[in-house]
Amino acid sequence: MPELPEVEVVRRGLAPFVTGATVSSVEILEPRSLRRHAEGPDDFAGRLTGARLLAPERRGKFLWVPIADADAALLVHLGMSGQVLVNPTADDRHLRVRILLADGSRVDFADQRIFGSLAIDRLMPVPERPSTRSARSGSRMPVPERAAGESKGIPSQVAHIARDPLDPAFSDRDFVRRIRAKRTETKRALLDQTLVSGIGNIYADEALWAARVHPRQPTETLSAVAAGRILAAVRDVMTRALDEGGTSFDELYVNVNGQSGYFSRSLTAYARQDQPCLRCGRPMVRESFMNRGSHYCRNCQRLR
DNA sequence: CCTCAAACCTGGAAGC
DNA sequence: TGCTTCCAGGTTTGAG
Repeated sequence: MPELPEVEVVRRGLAPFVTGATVSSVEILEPRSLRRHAEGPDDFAGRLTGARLLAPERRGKFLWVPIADADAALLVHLGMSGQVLVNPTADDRHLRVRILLADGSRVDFADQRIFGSLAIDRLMPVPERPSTRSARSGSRMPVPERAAGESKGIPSQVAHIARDPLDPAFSDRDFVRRIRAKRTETKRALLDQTLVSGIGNIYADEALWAARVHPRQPTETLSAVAAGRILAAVRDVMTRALDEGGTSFDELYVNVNGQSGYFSRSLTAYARQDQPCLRCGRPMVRESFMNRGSHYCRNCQRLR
């Protein structure tokens, strides 16, 4: 289940192969893998063929490769089971789209469940702040997104996605203010990609365990300190996962070389139901929540 | 505007 | 053994 660390591993792996490369041809084996490209497979292939690619960028779980001399990018979302594989030695069983580069390299998009998708998307200027409330107190200094001229903008399909906690321009103060203004449960809020992006079911459970917050704790009862502690826990677990190449349990998530990350060994909450809590030793529980599993310690993470 | 749940998918596991 | 049902979950969409 690729979340921010896994997508970042893919971005870093892909960068040396695609930056400056030219697309020589595109093969589409499964049109449903282009669901995000409304104009259809032929338009996708036509617009990508001959394109010169720039350095890949990421926000949350979205990855994109800007196209030179165009206000457009190749957008990639891995969904549940998407993989980007560079020069694989054998064809993946679930190969959906193949992109051939002029230097002979192959970039394959494989995806068992077809929740992921590719698209060619229009790049828009990065808004100063994605929230529609921005017009209010108008005297805030603009926050530079990156070094000047480095980013060509953000794909239209990513414009509504909040910055992620590893983005230097992420505002901790805004996050704390916005999560406390919500009327929902804390885990739901962490999974809301318009509040903070990049968090999925695994890292939500990990961060809540580390911050000792119950997944169903109402957001309006969180103190500013508690909200800050959750955000720090998110950053900490994502950073450590990135250092270990991401989390994977099976072959569904791998880097561009087809290898799995090692962070699954370091998980403290996710999939640990009936095993002792690593803090207090009591058995962890798994509850069904939002059509997902929620793993936590009833002793360390109490509703308050 | 906000919140929430259904729908989209496959294949491995579990149940019968 | 073979068939059916369940389960995993990120995002979009639309209902209320």
